[in-house]
Amino acid sequence: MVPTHDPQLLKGVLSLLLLRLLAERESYGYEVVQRLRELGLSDIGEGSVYPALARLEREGRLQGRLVASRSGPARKYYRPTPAGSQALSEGTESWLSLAAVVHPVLVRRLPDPSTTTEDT
Amino acid sequence: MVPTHDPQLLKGVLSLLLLRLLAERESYGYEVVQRLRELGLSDIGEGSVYPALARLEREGRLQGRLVASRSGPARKYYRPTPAGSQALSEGTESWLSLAAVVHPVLVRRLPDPSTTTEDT
DNA sequence: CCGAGTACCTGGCATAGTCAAGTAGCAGGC
DNA sequence: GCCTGCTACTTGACTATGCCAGGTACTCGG
Repeated sequence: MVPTHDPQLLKGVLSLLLLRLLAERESYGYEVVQRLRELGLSDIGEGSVYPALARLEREGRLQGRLVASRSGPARKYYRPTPAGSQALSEGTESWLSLAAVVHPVLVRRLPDPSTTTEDT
Repeated sequence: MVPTHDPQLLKGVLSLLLLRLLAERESYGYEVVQRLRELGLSDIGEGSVYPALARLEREGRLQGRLVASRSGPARKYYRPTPAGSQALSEGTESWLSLAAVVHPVLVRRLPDPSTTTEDT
């Protein structure tokens, strides 16, 4: 399987997923990458996640804290701030309403031009 | 209703919608904007659509032709090329599989921290 | 000491939607 | 004839964000 993954489609959705996953359970970046992969986003990379986490923290939507680890460098655990929770619910609404528009359009049957436009 | 529209969420989806709408029925840019608005994408602007159409044509996914109009300047009607149809079905698949990951995550119930993590 | 796994960060790049402004054809009112 | 407004398309500059490549650094086993 090579194809199916248009980077553009992830735009905006990634931060939403991060907020969501971290609302469900506090995690650190490296682990978040693994959780995303388990969800099916197999080709997500650290280079996408770390910057996104940093940005969300910078914007005050996530709060991070360092925790020493015995199996490597310190981990930076994140959880949403109140602003983050609000961003999550607003973003979720945005996504759902967009999907509610897009989905039906994409799945409705295409009129077959060869059978329907004989009169054009 | 003011808020709900994160521009980033549209990334990639817009071209998909364009390909789809034009596969259903040949249109020109101005009309496509109206069709998108009718679908519910009320704050889509011409400045988003025209460049997207131009890009799709440049990439060989749309073919355009000029048609004179009696109510203004010539209209440029677009329809998908074979490459465009293929892009449409691949893109649709991408979108559906992304949505299949994102949707369940976003709608599953959030564990309420105040009732579940009293021991933290 | 070295390699591998864990863990994080950064700079530079490419993509694509948005805004604002401009160009132009056409119709109706005055 | 001119002005206004709608139709219709184009473009440049800006911005947001995901991605790639590379770098740092800690721990452990050999």
